[in-house]
Amino acid sequence: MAANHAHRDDNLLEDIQSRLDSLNKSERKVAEAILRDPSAATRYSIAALARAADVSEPTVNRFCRGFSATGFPDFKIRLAQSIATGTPYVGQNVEPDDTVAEFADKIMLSTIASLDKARQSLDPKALGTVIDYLIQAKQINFFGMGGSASVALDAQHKFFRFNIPVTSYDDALMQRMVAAGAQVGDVIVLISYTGRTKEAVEIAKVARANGATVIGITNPESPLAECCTAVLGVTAPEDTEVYMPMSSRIIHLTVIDILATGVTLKRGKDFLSHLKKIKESLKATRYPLE
Amino acid sequence: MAANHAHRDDNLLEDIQSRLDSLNKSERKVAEAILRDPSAATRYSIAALARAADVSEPTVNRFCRGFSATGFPDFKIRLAQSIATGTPYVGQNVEPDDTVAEFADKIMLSTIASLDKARQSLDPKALGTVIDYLIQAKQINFFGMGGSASVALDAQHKFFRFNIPVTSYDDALMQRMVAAGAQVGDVIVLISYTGRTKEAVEIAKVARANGATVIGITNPESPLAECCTAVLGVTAPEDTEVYMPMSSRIIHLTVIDILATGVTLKRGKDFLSHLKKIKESLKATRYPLE
DNA sequence: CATTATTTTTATAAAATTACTACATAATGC
DNA sequence: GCATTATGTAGTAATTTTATAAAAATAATG
Repeated sequence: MAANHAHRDDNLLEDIQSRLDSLNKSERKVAEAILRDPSAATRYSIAALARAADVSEPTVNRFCRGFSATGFPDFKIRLAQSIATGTPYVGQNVEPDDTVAEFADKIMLSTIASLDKARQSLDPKALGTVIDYLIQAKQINFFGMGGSASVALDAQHKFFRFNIPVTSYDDALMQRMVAAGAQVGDVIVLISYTGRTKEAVEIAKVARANGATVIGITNPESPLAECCTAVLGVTAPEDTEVYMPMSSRIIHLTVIDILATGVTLKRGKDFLSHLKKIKESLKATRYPLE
Repeated sequence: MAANHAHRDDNLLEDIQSRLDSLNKSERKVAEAILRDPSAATRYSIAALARAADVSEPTVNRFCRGFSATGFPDFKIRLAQSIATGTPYVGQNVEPDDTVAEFADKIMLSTIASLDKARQSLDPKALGTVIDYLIQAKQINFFGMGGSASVALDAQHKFFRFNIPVTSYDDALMQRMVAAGAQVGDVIVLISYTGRTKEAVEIAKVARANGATVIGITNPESPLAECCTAVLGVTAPEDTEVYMPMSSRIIHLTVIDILATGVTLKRGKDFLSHLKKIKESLKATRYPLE
């Protein structure tokens, strides 16, 4: 797997800004020259920047080293990244007087950020285990309540293509009934944001008591996680910000995507033709691509 | 809007990826060496990269010029920006013999990439218009079929909190009935991946004929888009890769998030207390945070 | 308070690294 | 086999870095 790009919140530009006061005369001149037009600075040579700041070249070099760069070229690279990262909204919350463009961008970026976080924290081993369970399943049931109902529905829709009996339920009563009638070989996937919904925990216990495999897509540190056969942990960020939508649904959906893909891959080629057939059968209902 | 730097969607990395086939032997070696570890490439000197790609230095230089850089240093800067822009390894498809960790990562990254693409292409003006329509709505109906059913359901769940009559339907018959009975002041949001589902197009026409506002969250170049009052365009990436899940659902969900947030913001403070009450009322059904 | 010692800051110039150009050779296609 | 394109070699130009010296600032002493 390709090595990961580590830096994310490098923000060199912000760094320069904040350290402006603690710099000496010449170095401040350099800082000011850079801040005056940061993207132009990335195109300058050390000589050009020295001229623009009215200092000598080694001063610029020392300045760069001061910001823990190995030298001027390295500094320029970091500066370029800092500018491109220049999405100042990461981590910023939606404010009541944001313009549409602003809050749309903030929501998009925070969604992206939480997906990236999930990417790093998801345990491939647990994923593998869950995929194995799903392949062996005689029947799969996706349970989600409230905001997770749509995730369960989506999962049903995706797994329906696999020719396995699959259902999804969004009300506790039906879930409890299915759990009560579950057997060895059945898989129940519980999708819950907090993992602290009482009903969900009880349903998980009932299902396990009957020998069913219970998989939780939920907060790993939660009562629900403790009574599952296997858990796919999606750490829930705090739900404090009123205006910020919860991005957990989206992470859950992506986890479903991964599971579905895993099942497809493990099932092998002959199964692929089955998938293609389904795709074909849908074409009749559509306008042609012109 | 905060002085956002002319976000030229340079995406050099994507460029390199896509032009991989049209390169000659040596230049492809360079491209592959860069794609193998792009962030490392930003730290290389031209000599180091030449060695890594097993070609000569001028070849690297020519390669850089081929991507309209003035030279190697300029190329490195652009590469650094492209990496920081947060569109990491795109275009890497899931292969049948990927490990779980590998394909999980690929799916996550491609989802992130398509979200970022959507971020850049979404039209804030259209968003604003749609938000205004939603605020004025007497009733909102979310229609989604097949894979979009879960998105519609999610939207219903979100907008339910706004105290507006809101419904969602996933079967064409019910949708058609609602459309037939629609009135001026009603808003119908049609969610469709391709925008070429015959049923959806007809339903849109019926609803508009009755004076309802029809909003499409769909492919902007589609029959459906043409008969809507307002369109939020989400350009659909090709559905050619068998193993790659469609990320459009996730983009659609995020668009719903943005719309819901927009409605909340425009509704103002007094409305906020209403939202808080709903959140409170949910706590009783949960285990405490210990 | 002036003067000198010490430290810090800054610049000059030389050394080293890095990138580029011109040209030659090899490979490819007609 | 000739024309064209592709690639590499070697030398040159450029840029950056280091070493070192001068200047400025600060502190210390008479």
